[in-house]
Formats: sequence, structure tokens, C-alpha cells
Amino acid sequence: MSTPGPRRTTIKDVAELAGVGVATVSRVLSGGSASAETRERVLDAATKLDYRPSALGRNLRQQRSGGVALLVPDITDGFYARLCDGVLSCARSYREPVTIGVTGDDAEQEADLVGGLLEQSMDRIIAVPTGDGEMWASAVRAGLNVVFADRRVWSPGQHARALDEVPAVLTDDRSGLRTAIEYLTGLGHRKIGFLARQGMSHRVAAFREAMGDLLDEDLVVFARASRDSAYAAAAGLFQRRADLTAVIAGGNMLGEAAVLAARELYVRIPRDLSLIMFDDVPWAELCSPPLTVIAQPASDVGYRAAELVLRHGRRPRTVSLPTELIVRSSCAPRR
Amino acid sequence: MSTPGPRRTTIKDVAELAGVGVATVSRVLSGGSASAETRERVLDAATKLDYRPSALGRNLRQQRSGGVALLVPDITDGFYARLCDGVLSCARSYREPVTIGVTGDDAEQEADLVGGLLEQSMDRIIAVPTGDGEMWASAVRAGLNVVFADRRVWSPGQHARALDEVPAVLTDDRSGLRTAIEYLTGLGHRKIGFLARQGMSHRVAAFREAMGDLLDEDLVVFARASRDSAYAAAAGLFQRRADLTAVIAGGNMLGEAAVLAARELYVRIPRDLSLIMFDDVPWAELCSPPLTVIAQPASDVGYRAAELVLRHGRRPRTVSLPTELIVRSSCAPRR
DNA sequence: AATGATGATGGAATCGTTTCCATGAGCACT
DNA sequence: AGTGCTCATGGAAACGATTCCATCATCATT
Repeated sequence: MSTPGPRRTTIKDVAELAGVGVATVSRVLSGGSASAETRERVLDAATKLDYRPSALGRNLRQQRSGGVALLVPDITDGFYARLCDGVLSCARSYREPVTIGVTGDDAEQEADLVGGLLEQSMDRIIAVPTGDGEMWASAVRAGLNVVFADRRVWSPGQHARALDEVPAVLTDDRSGLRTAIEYLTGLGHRKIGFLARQGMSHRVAAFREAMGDLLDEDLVVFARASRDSAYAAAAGLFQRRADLTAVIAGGNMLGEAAVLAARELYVRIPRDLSLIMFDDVPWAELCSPPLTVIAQPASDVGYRAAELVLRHGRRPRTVSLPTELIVRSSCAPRR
Repeated sequence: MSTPGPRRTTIKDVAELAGVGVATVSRVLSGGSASAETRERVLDAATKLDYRPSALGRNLRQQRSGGVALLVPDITDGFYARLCDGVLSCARSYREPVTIGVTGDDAEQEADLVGGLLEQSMDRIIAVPTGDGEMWASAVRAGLNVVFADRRVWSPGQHARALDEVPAVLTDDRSGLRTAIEYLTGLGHRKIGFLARQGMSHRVAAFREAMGDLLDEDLVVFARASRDSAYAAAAGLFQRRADLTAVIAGGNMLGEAAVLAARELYVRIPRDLSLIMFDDVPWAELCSPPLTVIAQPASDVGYRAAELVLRHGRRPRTVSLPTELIVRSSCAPRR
């Protein structure tokens, strides 16, 4: 059943046709030194035979498979989809294939995935990490070339060293949140809630910091990765605290849940509750009312991360990309 | 700079520790025959050394790299994101890595991507194809194991043979459209438009067929892959044909564009225009009014496609998954 | 003219696995 | 006891590239 087909043309065939040794062919094709005449003969032979070097042979020899791995919590989330798109688009210009894995924000799955990557001798990886500092530290010790995107791993104590070396491409949540909260307080809001998902500890920390004296710990709630959990968290918060007048959703799935929960509970936006959502997705504008958001350059995050991991230059420092508050109609003055 | 690190443990190390030959180790680990005692010794040694077979060596030997490739037009489109998710989730259970490429609905990029895959000796690929029958035919002739998802390639003449062999996992657009159109005509609509994107010829064909006598060729418009183009197409149609009373958007990006264009042009949905959108995305419910949609099991499409390409069983036939009309509030009787 | 330096070149080793084949042991049957 | 069979087993040959190293030619310098 399988194609017995004609053997694929190897470097040996090219060498034979060109009347040179395989070493010479390899050198010519990878830009080494060779006489002009030889170079031409080799190139001729290669095109004549339509020779494509086998990545397999190369990889084995060099003890590393090409390409980049990309680990995201959920590819279905518009933010991560755009991040992937950025990575993909940068990787294409380097002609590097991208292997994608979904962690589901679960440390165990993440470790599994990384294990599989190691087995494949993948040595470059872009990850939106999920917590386990131990695992990541051991991965970089194992020689893995890691770049974090969107968030970095919380480095508790001993791993700090290894992990602080890891470059990351982040969004400037801190300033985004500060702007958003200033905007809300400017509208008179004092009781401001935060809808988070596990793995958003950095964002929650930034929220706490930006809230300062206004912070009410009871108003920050966590959801698990699923849509249902997000809905439950939002609905729970809205019911529990009738004094809530504004809420910030830590991501687009949380924002979606907030809109849904509000509608279900007859909480009117923005009349009864002001809402700001992290991440500007296309539907934010279609929503009624159109949602005020903190826009993040998701695609750029991916692109830059890919650049960091693909460019062989010197170790670059972590970079933080700006966010922007886009005011639409989901916030109103406190009544 | 690079980690000189301790050499990774190879099959040879295991063989040595177990006091057997490498061939035996290989056999034991891949389920070949061996005496109980030897098996135990080998397994012991393997766990003691924490041995992980190198995918590189295996791949070179077997002349094929493991894993699956997945080609989608746009990973940013919620439908394809869910499709990817389905593929990923099936592939994980087989412990196979997935390499994703974005074609942008462009035949040239698609061909490029496939070329790269060939170079990597990837021999299994799931694709949402973009047109060029010639290319796909030659790919399957080259021994590539192809499964089409969401749509198949239009097989013109000579390639028909090779391409009809290729299994595909599709959604039952035909019946979805028939239901939708019956619903609309039931509401009294006669002038029904269709918003398509290039690459949706199958869906357009189904629309034409289902419309029968009602078909007005001037009411089906095509957009290119971008959001802007989708908007332009929708706005253009709405302005050009004031007699239009209902429209079906061929995908969620088209639907989004339709909602936006309608709002911009003060066309009220559903009062002035009824709208049905292909693909049920989370925001369809958040939209105002909530959109009536033709739901597609995107994730299942991906999952099934992955099953087809990963399961080594006998060649399966093309399968078509059911769609469902979900009535919300974006359609009203013709006034 | 002898020596050294430079540069192009090809043979062979190497990467880690799977798989072909030969070997030898154990056993049953004549 | 000899023959034939079935098994477990290990050595060695692939797979296709890169790269070390030795070889040789060419040319400049003393």
C-alpha cells in the first residue's frame, strides 16, 4: 500500500552528478568556502535534481531538531490565538516550523508537553508558563532555550537565578491597570472588583498595587480555566456584593462571562455596573454596550518572543509592551 | 556559551548496563519479543538511567519524522482556532506533536508550507486546503498522508482520481443552509444575500443550490481574507441593494463585518435586515441582537480529522458532521 | 630551489535509532 | 544420536546530513 516510490535524492546524488565529494556539496549549500567553478557545478546539479536537504539527517547530526515549540494555555482564547499568529508569522520568515501545545493552564500537562519536546530534541521554546518554577528551572538547566510570553514564572527562592536569566515578552499590565483604575475612580467608583483566572497572579498583583487603599480583597475572585468557571465566578461576585459598582475582567473570557452574568442577573451595564475588560477583541465593539477595554498587542508579543528565540544574537533583556485603554461605552459615572 | 552538559543517555548506555545488545533493548522497548528475564533487566536499566529514546535517531532510521502538520487559513478565526484545538486534543492522546501553519487562504503560501513539511519528512498532514488541486495531487503522489478538514479541494478533471482518495471531514453545509433558507423564506424573505470569502466555493455552491429559483447572483458577494475586505463586501452589498431583506454570512468574520456594516449604515437588525451567520461563536450570544447562527462542530471536525490521519487502520471514507440552526434574535418576518 | 602558508577538496567518522541476518541454544521428533 | 524447528540474541548495516582532518595544489617568500 505504501508508496515504494523512487528514493528521494540525497546529497550523495548531487555530489556524484557534480563530480565532487559530499563534503563539498554540504559546504557549498551551507555557505562555506569553495571555488567559484565548483560552487556553480554543485548548484547546477542541485537544481537539476531538485535536491532538498533532509532535515532528518541534519537534525541527527546536529543533535537538535529545528523549529520552535509554542506552549499556550488555550488556543481558543482570542488573545492566545493572536499571540500564536504573531509567533507563526515571525517563524515563517525564518522558515522554521512551529509546534504548538496547549497546556490548559495545568502544570502537569505543561510538564508532559515539555517532556515530549525534550524527546524531540526541540531546544527552543516559547511558553506562556503555568506555575511550576521547579520544572522550568530544570528545563533551562537541560539546555532548553526558553522565552516566556505574556507572563513569566513566579520565581520562588532557589530557582530565581536560572529563571531570571530567561527573557520574557510581557505586556505592561501594571500601567494598563493603573490607567483603568484612575479612569474608574475618576468616574466616582470606589468598590472595584477584579475577575481573574488562575495563572494571572501577576495581573492580580498589579491590580492590588494599583488599587492601594481602595483594595477590598473580597472583591477579587478567581476562576478556573473553563468558561463555566468564569461564569460562576462573575455571577457569584455580582450576587455576593451588591455594593460593587465597577469590575475589571482579567481577560476576554472573563469579560464575556461578566457580560453574560450581568445580563442573566439583570445587572445593567453601565448603569448598574461599569465594566472594563483586558484585551481588545473584535466582538468588544459589537457587544451592547460596546466594551471599554485595555488593549494588548497580542500579536506583537508573539512576534517579539519569536524573534528573541530565533535570533542568535546576544541574550536580550526582558521587554514589556505598552497597553492602551480604549474607552467605549461600558463605564458610567457612579450613581 | 552552550551547555557542554553531560551527554544524553543513549540506547547504548542502557544496553551496557543491562548487559545485552542494543538490538535487544530496541526490541524490548518497542514491544518486540524477548525473554521475561531480559525484558526485566532492560526495563530496569532504562528506568534507572531515565532513558528517553531520541526521536531524532528513530526518525532518521524510519525515514519519517513523527507528528502531524496542520494547515489552516487563519488561526485568529475562532472557527479554525477550535478546529486546531480538536486536532491538538486528539494528537495529545497519541503523544504526537502538532506543527501548525497558516496559509492565509493563499495558494502560494500553502505550497510553500507544504514544501517545508516535505523537507522535514512530515508525512501526515491535516489541511483546510486553498484551491490548488495540482499541488495537492502531487503532494499525495509524493507519499504524503493527507486529510482535508472543513473543505476539500475542488478536483478539476485529471487530478480527480488522486484527490478523491483523500479523506475529508466536513460539516454538512448543504443541510445547514437548506434549513436556514427554509427558515428565512418561512419568514417571508425572498431577496436573500450571501457573504462569502474566497475559498468558500463549496458553501456558495450549496447556497446556490438551496436557493433554487430564488437565487439572485448579484446578491452573493466575495471578500478576501482580511477583516477590511469583509467589511467592504458587506457594506457594499447593503448599499447597492436596498431591496435586500436577509443575508447569510458564510463565516464568523463575515458575520462580524455584517453587524458592523449594518450599524454603520443605520441598517437595523433584524428590523431592516435579517442575519444568519455560519458558525456559533461565544460572542454571537453577546451581540445585540443575539445572532441566529448555523452552528458547526469545529472542534469535532479537528478531532475526527486527527483520528483519521493518526489511526493506521484502513482508509476511511469522507465524513460529514451535522450542523444545527440555533435561532436567536437576528431574524424577523419581512415587513 | 627549498620552504612555508594558504585554500580547496574529499574520505571517513559521527549522531541514535531500527532492522536485517547470522549464530547458537533448546527442544521435539524420528 | 541425529535432524530440523523455533526462539532469543547481538553484531553490523543502514538512514542523510555535517564536520574533522589529511591531502594536495598553488603561490609567495627567503
